[in-house]
Amino acid sequence: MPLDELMKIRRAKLDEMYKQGINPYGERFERTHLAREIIENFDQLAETETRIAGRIMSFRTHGKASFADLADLSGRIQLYVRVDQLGEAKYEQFCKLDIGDIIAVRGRIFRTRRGEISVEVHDFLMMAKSLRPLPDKWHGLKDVEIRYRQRYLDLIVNPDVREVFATRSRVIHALRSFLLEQGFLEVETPMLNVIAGGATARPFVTHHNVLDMDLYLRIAPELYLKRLLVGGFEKVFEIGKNFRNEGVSTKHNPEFTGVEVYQAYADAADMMKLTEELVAHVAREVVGSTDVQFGDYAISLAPPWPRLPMLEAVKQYAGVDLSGIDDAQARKLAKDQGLEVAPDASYGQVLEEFFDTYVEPNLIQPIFITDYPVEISPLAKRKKDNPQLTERFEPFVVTWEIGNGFSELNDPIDQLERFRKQVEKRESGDEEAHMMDEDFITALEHGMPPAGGLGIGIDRLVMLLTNSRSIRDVILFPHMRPRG
RNA sequence: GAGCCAUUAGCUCAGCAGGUAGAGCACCGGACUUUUAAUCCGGGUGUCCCGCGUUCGAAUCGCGGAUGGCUCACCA
Repeated sequence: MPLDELMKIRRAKLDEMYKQGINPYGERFERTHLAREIIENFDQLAETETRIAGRIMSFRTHGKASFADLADLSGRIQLYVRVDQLGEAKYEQFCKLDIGDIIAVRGRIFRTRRGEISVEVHDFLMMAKSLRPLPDKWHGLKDVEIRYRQRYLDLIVNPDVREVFATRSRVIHALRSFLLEQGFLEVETPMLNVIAGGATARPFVTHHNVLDMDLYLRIAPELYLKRLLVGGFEKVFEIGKNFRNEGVSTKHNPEFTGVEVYQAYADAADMMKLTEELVAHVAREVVGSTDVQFGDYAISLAPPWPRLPMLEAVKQYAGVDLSGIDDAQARKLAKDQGLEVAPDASYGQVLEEFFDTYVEPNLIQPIFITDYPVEISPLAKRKKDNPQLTERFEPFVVTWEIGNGFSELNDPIDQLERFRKQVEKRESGDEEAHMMDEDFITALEHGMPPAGGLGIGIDRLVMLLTNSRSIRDVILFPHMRPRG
């Protein structure tokens, strides 16, 4: 039946309600129980009176007695209605209800002959009339486009989806309380930036009308958080959105949620420890174990995770030793292996290319890759024994990079030099290279304590803990093009 | 941004040697006072994603477009 006809029928029922003096859009209702509470505590609650509310999910009418399923946030419970309890008029009203209507019920808790815990309806009130049909009660909603665009339908009809987002909430809660307990201070820094820094990514541009100036949506909070280290906040973190004007994929949404953590007088090694403890803590709190199943993989998140220097990893997986060579030699090795790199690619970029191609696809169990080349790590402290490399690490699980951390560069002169290199790249067309942030240099010139910093991609962490293959399945309203 | 695939009733899906569209659920009417994917009887149905073309005839074939999915590229 076409949608407009289905809607007409419901509109007619709505009009009928008004005619009978019923308000189809009800008000405050005090519930005594949730569906799940009734089911879990049936032994104590049997034969008592309850007040519940929720959405009607299905009907089974039997003439003078009928059944319906009512769903609230906790789950579903069966309603039982009989004409000799409700009276003819009210019973008729009940039978005219539609799947999707939201009602409040007063009734008696009992168990049916078939053993189903139910509520015998003694009275009910309209909370909201539904004017549109719900998706199929048995098959649910499968059309992914509708699931994302009209997420509320997905949530009504597919209970496991609701569970994923409840888990997401618990992940963020666990993460936040873990950091707070360790004495970190939660802060908020600007999303509207004059300079988009702290990561290599293309930013979104927006415009401030009154000031008549373009602003960037932040790509990372890093440079603000480090200004706070200068200011004397020695342990800070921020949970929030970052915006990157780049491709959309199963692992990338234009806006995504991250946590960044900074700790004065710590270093990369401390942050690795913090990372593995934090992730293990979250897993324990949220799924009850550090063992999680992701697709075909049984993943153990229990610390400690192995540490593997990037050069070692490339030697191990690609069989190529890139240590102690210059840019030209590196490019030649890449060419020999059939890897495509830019004609002016630096040593660090070549190393990264080797890593991405040969190593990354193999990193299933959690591991820290360490010692990233300086050219691709403009904010990280150099290694004492090898200035080509930095004290930087990235945690990997199921082949995904789930974070990034390092010993923070606190030398303003080196930082300025690194920014200049980035600006050169920018001027030669690399839109992802850093912009010059003189104000940040000024901050460093006042003295920033040595510190460890860490960023974790929360969406990917949630994907891991909910066995979700697409980032869109862990973001309530993922980015979509407007419908044609 | 490129390649491949998908789009048919409110939902889930059939139909595709080209002959003008079907099922289940939902919906409407009827029977039924403990059912649970309730059952039984009866009923209605659509811009077959959009446009252009080929053809006597297009849901079906061709071209262009839209949206989505997957893979690749950039990245977290």
